[in-house]
Order: sequence, then C-alpha cells, then structure tokens
Amino acid sequence: MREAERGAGAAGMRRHNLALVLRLITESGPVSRVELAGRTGLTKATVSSLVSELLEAMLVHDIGPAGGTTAGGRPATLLEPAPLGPLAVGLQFDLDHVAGCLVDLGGRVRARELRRVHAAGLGPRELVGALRPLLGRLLTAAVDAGRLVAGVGVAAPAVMAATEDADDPLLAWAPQFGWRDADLHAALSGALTALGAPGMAVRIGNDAACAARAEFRAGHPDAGLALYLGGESEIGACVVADGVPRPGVRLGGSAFGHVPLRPRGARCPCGARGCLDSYAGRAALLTAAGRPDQGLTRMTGGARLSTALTSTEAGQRAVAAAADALGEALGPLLAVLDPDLVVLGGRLGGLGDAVLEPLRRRLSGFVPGLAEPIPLRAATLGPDAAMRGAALAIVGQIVAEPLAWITEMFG
Amino acid sequence: MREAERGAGAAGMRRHNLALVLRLITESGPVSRVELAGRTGLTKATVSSLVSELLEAMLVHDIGPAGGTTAGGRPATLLEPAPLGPLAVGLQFDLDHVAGCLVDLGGRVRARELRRVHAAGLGPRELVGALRPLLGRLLTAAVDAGRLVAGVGVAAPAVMAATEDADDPLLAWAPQFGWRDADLHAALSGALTALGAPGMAVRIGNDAACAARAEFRAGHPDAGLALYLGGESEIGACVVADGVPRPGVRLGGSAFGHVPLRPRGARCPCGARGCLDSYAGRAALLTAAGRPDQGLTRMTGGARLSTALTSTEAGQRAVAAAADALGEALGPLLAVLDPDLVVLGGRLGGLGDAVLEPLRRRLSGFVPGLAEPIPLRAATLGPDAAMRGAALAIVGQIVAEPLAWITEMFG
DNA sequence: TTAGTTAGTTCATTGACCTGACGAAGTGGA
DNA sequence: TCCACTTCGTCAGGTCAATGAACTAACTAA
Repeated sequence: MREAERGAGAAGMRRHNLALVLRLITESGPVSRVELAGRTGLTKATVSSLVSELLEAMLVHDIGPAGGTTAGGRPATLLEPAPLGPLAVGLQFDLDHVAGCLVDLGGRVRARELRRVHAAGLGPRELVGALRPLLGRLLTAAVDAGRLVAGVGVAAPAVMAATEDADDPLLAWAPQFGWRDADLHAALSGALTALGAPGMAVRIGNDAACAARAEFRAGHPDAGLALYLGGESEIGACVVADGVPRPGVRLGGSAFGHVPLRPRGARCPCGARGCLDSYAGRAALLTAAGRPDQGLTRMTGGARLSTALTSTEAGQRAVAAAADALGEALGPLLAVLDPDLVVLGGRLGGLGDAVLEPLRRRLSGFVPGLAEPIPLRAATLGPDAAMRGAALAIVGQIVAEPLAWITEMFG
Repeated sequence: MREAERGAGAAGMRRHNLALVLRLITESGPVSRVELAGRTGLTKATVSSLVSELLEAMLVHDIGPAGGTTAGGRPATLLEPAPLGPLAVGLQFDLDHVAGCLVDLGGRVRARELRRVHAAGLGPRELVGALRPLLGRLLTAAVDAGRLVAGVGVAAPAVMAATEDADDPLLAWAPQFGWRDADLHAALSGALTALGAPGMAVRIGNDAACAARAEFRAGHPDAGLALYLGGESEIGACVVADGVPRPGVRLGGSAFGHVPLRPRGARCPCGARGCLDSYAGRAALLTAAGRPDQGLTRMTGGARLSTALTSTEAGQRAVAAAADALGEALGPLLAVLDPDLVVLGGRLGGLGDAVLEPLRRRLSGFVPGLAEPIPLRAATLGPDAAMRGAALAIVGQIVAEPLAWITEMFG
C-alpha cells in the first residue's frame, strides 16, 4: 500500500490553502489579494482570511497601497514575505573554499560569505572548524537584524545515503576528501551548540541536488522531468521531477563524475580507472588546455578559462574530448529519462558556450530517435547555487507547512 | 509559475476523498468501511457517505456480510469493484503478435486474446486491420457481459512524442516497423467507428511505459523512484516516480534499445551502428546462443531459451556479453537516477535468473559509490504486462476522477 | 439469556469556503 | 466640483462536507 494516504478534512483544506497562498507570496514577490484569488481559484474573502492568519504569524508583510500601476479603481495593497520573518543558513564547501549565506522566505540572499581555504586532506571535524567562524558571523548577522534562524542547510560534494529518517541522510562517500561515512551532522551540531544555538536543525544534502533546487526554483519552476548537471570540482548530477530534486536513496545526488567510461583509463583520485571526471571534470579541462588550476580565483576563473579553451588549439581539443565523454555518459541517461530540460551548472556550467555548444553538437548523436534536440541551458545562479539550495530546503519546510511553523512558534 | 495550482474548496475535498476511497477499494480488493476509515483517517460516517455515492454510481459493489473472519462482533460488509462496472480494452502488438484484453476497475483481466501474426513490414492501417477482429470480439464480450467499455489503451513498441494534449501523444518512431510519425490514433478510431463504437477514447503509449504501470501497480505500488526495463522484441525502459511512469515528452518511454554503445559496432535494423539491442536484445541472445527465434512460441520461449542460455557454452558467452552491454548502458543511468528498485520485464525479464544474475554481478562495477547493490527484480506479470498497463491507463482515469465519470454518465 | 465486541447509521455540530452586497480608494469626464 | 466607473478589500449570511457521539445491528462466548 502507498504510505497511508490520508483523507482530506476541513483542517487539511485550510492547511493546504495556507501553504499555497504563502508559497505564491514568497515565489512571486509582491502580490495583491485579488491576484492571489485569481491564481488559486479561491474567493477574495477566503484569501483575505488566509492572509490575515499569515500576517499574524509574521510570515507575511502588508506593504500597503501600490503606486498607481492599476488603471482606474482602488489600488491593490501588496503583500510580500515578512522582512523580519525567519531565515535559513546555507553552507557549502569544496576543495578550495568554504562559503555560507543567509536566505529569507522568498529565497533572496540577505548575507553572503566566502573564504578560500585549502581543504584537501581535512577531516570532517577540521572542516567544520573552518566553517565555524563564518557560520558564527552569519548567525550574529541574523540576530542583529532581529530575525530568527530556522536551521542550517549544508551542500556537500559527497554521496549521501538515506537513513531511516529520509530527511536526514548520512554522508557516505566524499571521494575528493577521502571520507567514508563521515558524521558531519554531529560535528556541525557541536559547533552550533558552541555558538549558542543548540538543537538548531541541520540538514545535509548533495551539492548537485542542492544546486538543482535553487536553480530550478529560480529559473525553471514549471519544468516537469529535468536533469541538473553541476558540482564544483567534481561533476554531479540530479534528476528533478516537478521542481523537486530526487537524489535517490543510495547515492543521494549521484556519483556521476565517477561513472567508469574507460576500463583502462587514467587512475582517478577516487581509486577507480577512467572516471568521467578524468575527461570532463574541471581539472581535466585545465590540464589538457595547458592551464593548471593555479592563480585562477573561483569567481574570475570561469571567464578566463573559457577564453583559454576556445582560443587555443589544445583547449579546443580538450573541450571536444570532454563533450565526447559527457555525451557518452549522458546518452543512455537522456534516452531513458527523456527530460524536458537539461541545465548545466556548477563550474562546468560556468564555462558557458565553450562547453555548451560542443556538447549540444555531440549529444544528438548519443540519443536515438530525437526529432528535436533536448534543450540544454546554462545555469544562471553562479557558484552560490549549492548553498542557496541548501538554505532553501530549510525555508521550504516553513513555506510548505506554515501551520506547523505557527504552532511551533506560538504554541 | 507552476500550472495554476488551485486552492481546495469543499467540492475539491469531496472529490479527493471519493477518489481515495475508490482507489483503495479497487486496489485492495474486498474491504470493509471500517478498514477504509482506518486507512484514510476519515470517520466511519464520512466513509459511509462516500461509499454510498460510489454504490449509486455503480462503481462499487456491496458484497454483504463477510463469513465470520472477525473475532466476535458484527461481521464487516465487504466492498469490491462493481462486477458490472466499466471496463477498458488494452491492446499490444509487436513483430510477431497482436494481443488484447479486457480489464476491470480493479485491474483484473476479464478476457484475453492473442494472435500470432508476422507483422514486420505492415503499415499502421494494415496493423490495425490485424488488430480489428480481436478488438471486435473484446468489445462484443463486454457488451454481452452487460458492461460499458470506457476506452481503448494501446501499448506500442515505439517512441512517442507528446503533442499539445499531453495525454494524446503521437507515434513518432517505430524502428522495427520503419514507421515515422504514424497516425495510429486515426486508424484505430476508424476501426472503432466501423465496429459500432464511434468516438470511443483511444490512448496510445510506449509499451515499456505501459508495462511499467501494470508491473508497479501490481508488485511495487510504494516504490519511490524506480526504473523499469522491458519491451518485447526491443529493449525499452521507463522511469517510474511514485508509481507513475514518466515517459518524457520527446521520446515518450525511451529508445533505450537503440542507445549507441559501439561506434563501429554491427549495423542495427534501425539504421545506426552498435545499438544496445544488438548486444542485449532477444534476437542477439538467440543468435549468439545458436538458436534463431524459430519454433519457439512466445509463451514457452522464455523457459526453453533460458535453459539454452545457461546450459551451453555459447549461451553463457552470449549472456555475459549482454550483461556487459546492459551494465555499460545502465551505469550512468543508475548513478544519476539512483532508483530504489530496478524491475526487469518484457522478454528479457522472462529469461529470469539466467540474465538477472550476471547482470547483478556486473552492475556494481558500473555504478560507483554504492555501499549496497540496487535491488534488481524480475517482473511478475509476464508477457501481458504491456496491454494490461495500457488498459490501466484508461480505468485509472475513472478511479482518479470518479466524480467526472459520474457526471459524464448520469448527467 | 446476557454481557461484550465490532460494524454501520443517524443527526446535530463545526469549520472552511462561497455568494452577494457593501464601503474604500482611486481615475477620468462633464 | 461632482459623478459615473472601476477595482480592491471586507462583512454577513448560506452552503457543503467532515466530525463526534449516540444508537442500532449482528455476531460470539460464557
């Protein structure tokens, strides 16, 4: 049997409509009650009632009459996510940096911090040590602004394995760090206790899955079945169904970068041979293009590398080889998944058309039966996508269940 | 914006609960009102009211008091799908046969027909001609039983492309038949008119997607993200999310069998080189095992072929090669999709452990980061899965929206 | 025969949304 | 300035469906 699907009563109806209205307000910026009524199919009266409940709960703010954009008639009073509503912390880390941000109910970034560190070789506790000052400053910033922090989301470049509690997966394998079954959760909870926030909710997810959440919420909220390719140093991937990342139970966001392509290929740091990462990963591109990854900052590296890859002959060869390897791995995946859309993000996506164009050309040859190519787009959020998505997972819970949040806060 | 998500009102509540109760009755065979109340969380009174509405609509039947299985107390009156409720016709065809069945609301097969034909080279209209007598007998059988036919579902071994109406896709490519953009829908509608059933609903789907629907409904209703591998002569595949097949927009159930594995491989009937089908398809296995596909009936072929493949050395080599090819194609797919479960159906699945075991052994090597293997199971429904699933798509609409059906029937 | 147990129904109650009418707050023309 | 006209939001009464408690029905066991 399906998981005990519940019947709907009056209470469930209200809960659903409350969540629906809050979601529309957070996603569509300032909206009037009438517009909400039109979109939801509810009446103006009902929307008013729902909105006033959200206003009382301090989740929504009434801006007041809008400046005459309406043509004749009483101007609408616009609603927006509360400026003093709850926030979430989003964290991410990789071989070369740790970063964090504060995100509000509307998904907007209210604060942002990045620190370059050489993280290779660090253990989970040491890594949390590197994250801690940054985390402390973000928490302080929230308190100073008079806002509550609902929880901390972490985007990890790792294979996550689901535990009994599906919402609290375990970090099973981080190839670049050499971690196996690392208890990042406990280490972070310890740091939070030390920072004066004991018991704060922590949720760890795969970085590609996190980035996919942020990317699709911002750019493609109405995609049906889609695929996100991303990851920072490593290539990651995640299936997105109806806007929700589906990172699976065992691999929790995939180990796409370590799919074996060439049985006798080069040895990968992960221990295997001929991994996709060895041909299409950033390090592979840089090396093949004669540009080892030094002196390139994380933010400007994309543009500079992209010109290097298109202007030199070695660069073009490297890109062609990467497109081949990616196409080879993507072929069976796309033939079966047949997504509405493929979004290329992370550092790979940051290279833009230098990678997109060759990949587009190669892809059709790897997927049979296509009348028209599968749309392939570059991500739009840049390198912050992963931590933004991690934070969104936290605020998303509030938006999805405002009643639960309200009763938790106000009894 | 998402597709104008509607708010819930009293009417929607009733609609939802009505569908929920009907679904539980159809899926869980005879059930009492009390058990329904327990499962749905609704009260006995509400369930009674919902059930009586379904009884009036002739969708559900009250069997009467059950034979004393209860320990003390009044025996429950059990409910089942109405024995005179609506039926659906499911059709399927492939190179060597056409077949059809009648399926009731509960998914049970009430009638079944199969005819061996040599269909290679037939055009869409000729194929419908081969289906027509069979279809006529099924319709007559339904009328004789005093039951309504709600529609006809067809499982086609073809790539389906979605049109504006997502529920009515077009047959875009049938490699084995050499069809491109064939209007099977029009041909079938014509046949139905000639058979005295003008305007009857027709829905065509990819055979693997159809089989997946039947297979997961019967065997794995609570799987989250899963993968179905099937197809009759060709290998097909379909992603299943929360029990619902997701055959995509462009390929509509995949062209998995024609994924290019070896750029310089053998030429495939589809025109390309080195297709997966050429290594892991049924024809490939038969040929490699020295047993061309003659004299094997569709029903007994599985068992006899399976012993041939395990007992002879040539057979074992063929199976190993097929497992290699399948594993190679499945690796990237499983690494990203990371399904809870993989079900192997169609003719490939009919070979049972002869294929499953080698595939299990090879698969782990193609998916990195796995602590435990992805469960791989053989399908249970046998060669009728596709047409059963096609019919289920029709009855599924009634079960999902009983109110729409009721108003359509009774005004 | 009687107590105990479980199934299903009846009916008043409650909660949430709907309908229709109204006041509020603007615009634009006479 | 005044008055139609339009749109926004609220209020009061009405409707619909689920709820909860009491009640009848049916059967078991002592």
